Amino acid sequence: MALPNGPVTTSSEAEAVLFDLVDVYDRAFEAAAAELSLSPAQACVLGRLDERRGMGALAEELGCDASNITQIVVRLEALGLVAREPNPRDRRARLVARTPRGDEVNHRFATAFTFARTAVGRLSPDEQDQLTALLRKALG
Amino acid sequence: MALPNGPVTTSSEAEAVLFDLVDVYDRAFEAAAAELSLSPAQACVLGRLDERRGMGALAEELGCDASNITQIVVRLEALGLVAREPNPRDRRARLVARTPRGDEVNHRFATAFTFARTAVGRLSPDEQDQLTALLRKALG
DNA sequence: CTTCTTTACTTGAGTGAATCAAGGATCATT
DNA sequence: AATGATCCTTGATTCACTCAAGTAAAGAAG
Repeated sequence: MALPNGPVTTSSEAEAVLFDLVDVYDRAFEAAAAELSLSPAQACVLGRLDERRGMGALAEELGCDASNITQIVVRLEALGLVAREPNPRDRRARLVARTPRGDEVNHRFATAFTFARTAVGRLSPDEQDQLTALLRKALG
Repeated sequence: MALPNGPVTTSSEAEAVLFDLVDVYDRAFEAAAAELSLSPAQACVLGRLDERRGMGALAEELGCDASNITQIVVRLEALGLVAREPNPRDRRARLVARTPRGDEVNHRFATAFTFARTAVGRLSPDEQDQLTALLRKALG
């Protein structure tokens, strides 16, 4: 389990609840990944492969070094969840795609990670809209 | 930067905003720690030492193995931000406390980590209360 | 007071994430 | 044909994290 990102001493209830939310969310994500013997990073990458794409695109979207993606994809490939194919348009590049097993594991992960779904489900449709509006405003 | 914990394909706007929030929060925490040359885990532990306490208490609160805490504290100690003292009541145990420099760095970290404060600050007091209530309900 | 168990922490080994520096291959331009 | 940029991989290093094992001391039981 990764250590929680906080709290710094919180000066308001809202901040404290925000921290709680982030903490619970992160732990739920990690737990769901662990159920499938995946690291959070592996689950993250696997979840972004609904369409075949290049390593560089992944790195840019995830905001990390390309070599980091290489490592994670290598491990996913070793697990048989992902395959790298040459890019016919550019022989430097490689396209990553989920294998059928990768699709299945990703689907099971989406089922296991119930936190966001469950949390939102505790709210009425009206409340969901309110929450969305408030968080959008808070995010600036 | 740690990879974001999501998204799994989101089925509602509220879920998507929730993910955004968590992602931005985590990145802001990491960035604030990096400003002070700390890892997120180091900033986390440092922030929990407002009062002197034992290694085991930290491990339990943070939900990780005691040996993990040992390592992090060793590094914080090497940075001069934390000190371990023998526990006079129990010679097996050691008490960890921030040094004056640790206090200062922790304070600077709290200043640098503006995300939660800023986000909440974008809302009126009424809205803050609404958000708190909605998140509490969502957290179950 | 000895033995046994439990508690508190450390050490060592191993995995994985992340970053940086450097390099090979290919593309794109001139 | 040469130059430079781009895409990715490799290697080295640091840190987080976990597990297994070990030391030392506390606590309980005989």
